[in-house]
Amino acid sequence: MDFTKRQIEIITAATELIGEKGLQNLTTKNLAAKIGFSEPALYRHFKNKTSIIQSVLVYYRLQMKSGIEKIMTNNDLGADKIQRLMEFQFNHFSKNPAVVMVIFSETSFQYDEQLSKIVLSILTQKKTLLENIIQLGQKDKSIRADFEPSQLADIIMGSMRFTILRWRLNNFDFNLTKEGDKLWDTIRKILKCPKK
Amino acid sequence: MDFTKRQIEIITAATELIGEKGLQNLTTKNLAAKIGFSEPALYRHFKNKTSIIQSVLVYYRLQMKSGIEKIMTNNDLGADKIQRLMEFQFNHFSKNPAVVMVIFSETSFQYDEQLSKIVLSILTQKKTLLENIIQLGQKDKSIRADFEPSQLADIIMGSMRFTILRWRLNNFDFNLTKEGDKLWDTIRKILKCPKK
DNA sequence: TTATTGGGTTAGTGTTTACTAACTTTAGAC
DNA sequence: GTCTAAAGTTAGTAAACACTAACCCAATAA
Repeated sequence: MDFTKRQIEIITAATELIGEKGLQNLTTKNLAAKIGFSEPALYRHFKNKTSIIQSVLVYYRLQMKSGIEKIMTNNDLGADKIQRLMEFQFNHFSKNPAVVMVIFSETSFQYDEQLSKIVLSILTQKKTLLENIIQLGQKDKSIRADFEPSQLADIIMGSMRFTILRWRLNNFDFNLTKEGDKLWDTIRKILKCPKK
Repeated sequence: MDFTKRQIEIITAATELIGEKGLQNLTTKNLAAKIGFSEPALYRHFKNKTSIIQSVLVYYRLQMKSGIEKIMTNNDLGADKIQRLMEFQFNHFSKNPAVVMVIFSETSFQYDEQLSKIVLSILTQKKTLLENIIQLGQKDKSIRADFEPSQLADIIMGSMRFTILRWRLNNFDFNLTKEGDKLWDTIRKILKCPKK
């Protein structure tokens, strides 16, 4: 799935619009205005609005994937990988608040089967990855082994998402990376082996 | 905030519509069709569409509150209260899948300040309650005391929400209460004191 | 008996939406 | 230098939207 420069411009503008006021702010009119083109110009680059939204999601999935793969390919312990993963995510959202809105628009995409498949794939992709890291950590003894990886993954992803949601509902006005560090501190304690 | 019978009918129908295909499925046309009335009849009971959505949220907050208050007023240990709270929530969503969509439509409400205030109040209400329970549990020694209540609350609420989100994205086709039990099992382990 | 009011109706309005038809300009290949 | 195609333009359209005007009717209270 390759995008042209113009397509990426449009995707970025669309992401910003969603970031500002949610999905219902993404109209062809607003989008055209933001880029500085006329509305019909959009249709030279995308066949319709759905395919723009779809591309926003796919583009995000791509960014995430490449960012995350770097973390996977070094030789850290499992627990350290999780720390890096959390840092990366919180940092990424901190710098791109607009993306947060996109990620939290799952319900808005529900009406379209194509879109909700992509959303599900993003989530599944991340969770599978996290489960793998956890298994790794359980082998290298940096993570206690008496938890199911799938359960831990739910807890880690869930608490991250919740922290980000709180950030958004509070109009982005606390320091997300700081809050992320605090969360990691707690999760680290949870992951550690219980034998004192 | 009292509702008439008709208003509750409309609120219920609106909830179902949102449950089926998200907020953008809630149009005056669909809503009227679902109730069996004409569109203008809606305006005899609500002044506009926003106030319908607002009532959906307020009505849900009311239901939640009364359900949760029962849990607070018995003499369980803190940890047991959390178990009951989780059971109640998962059970409630299990029986009312439509409500799930409403709860996960935060981003869609963002454009309206009134609505996002209500959403925030629902979330804050639940989190504060949970923090209180955790403090209680830390005093009665059923919950380990070396965690910040606020952090634990994030983790518990986040993982619950995430489980529910997964359920929805998978078209409600796994057993939510069972999955909730599994989650509780893990959380119980986390809450227990570490001294072997 | 009559007046009022709550709650329904039909018919319609202005606005916004995604999208198209048809034309023009620009840029590079030959 | 001309041809072609990509990528822009203006002007418009049908459909969907939230909402209103105006009317009707039945129950009830004076």
